[in-house]
Amino acid sequence: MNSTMDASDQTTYTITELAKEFDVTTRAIRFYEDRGLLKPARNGLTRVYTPRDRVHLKLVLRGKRIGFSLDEVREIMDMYNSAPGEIGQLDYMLDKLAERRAMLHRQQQDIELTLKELNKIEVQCRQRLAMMRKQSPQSQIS
Amino acid sequence: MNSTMDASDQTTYTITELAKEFDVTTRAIRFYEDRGLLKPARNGLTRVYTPRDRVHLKLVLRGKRIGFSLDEVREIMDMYNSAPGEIGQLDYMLDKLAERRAMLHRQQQDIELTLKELNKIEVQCRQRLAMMRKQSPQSQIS
DNA sequence: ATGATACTTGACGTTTACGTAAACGTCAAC
DNA sequence: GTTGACGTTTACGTAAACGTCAAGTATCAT
Repeated sequence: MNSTMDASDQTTYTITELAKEFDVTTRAIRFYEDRGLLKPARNGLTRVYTPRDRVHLKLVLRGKRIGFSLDEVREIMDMYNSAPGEIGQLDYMLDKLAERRAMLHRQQQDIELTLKELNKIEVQCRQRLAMMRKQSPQSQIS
Repeated sequence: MNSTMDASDQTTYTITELAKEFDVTTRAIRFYEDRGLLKPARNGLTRVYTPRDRVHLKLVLRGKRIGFSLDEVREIMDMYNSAPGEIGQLDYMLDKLAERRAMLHRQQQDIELTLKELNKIEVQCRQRLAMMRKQSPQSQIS
């Protein structure tokens, strides 16, 4: 009655398994479902997660880490799964994609700048540490 | 009585000038001050911002764009400005710096992955658009 | 059949980051 | 002298993303 190893790929996960694997609470996972980001099957009342659901959760968490709101994450995931019939929809989608890309590029620059500054700070730190350790070789001063 | 051009660098800014330049509300700027991220001088009651204050605001907004909370931004800015006397403090600071860097590196990976997926989605979009425009050369179908 | 354990659905509480409205001061322009 | 633009504080409101009970259901071992 286990789940993570089952010969073929009829693997399924319980909510707590996923929670542990990705280090989030079950509350959070249920919340994502509430917001339309996950649609696990049910065995009676109990939620049953497929590998596909697992990937979806992964995408949600990745999106979160780079600052997307849950609504934005859902928007992106919807893009993936939708086959919109209209040309207008596709144009709109391309616009949205361009937006997102611009955001992400700016974020990359922000991160690079921040990393550089963190490096500067670290250098200063290490210099002070070296100085202090010279002046008082045993331990801390004050 | 202007502010942005003044021969030497005795430049100062009003709150609305900064608000316009960085496209945030004055409310937000005051809020950052409330949380200890800005300390503008005062002319009577009115806030007066130096170029240094402007840089601080810039850092706050950059930090926000990459997902830092205001408290985290302040922590980083405090690192820059503090000359902590104790070795323990410096060690702690180096730990924090390592943490931040790890976070940012992971974020960079997340962004790259997301960009790749956005590209995939875009390719699909364009293929569909091309197909639809062939099938019905005039405009949209339904 | 009886806990123990895991899962479920509400429902209210909390934190963060502001928005919004009230109520007032100040100074230049008309 | 009042109107309007800009500034101030104080205070309450709000959206997002969960946390935290409470109370019930299902299953499994003893």
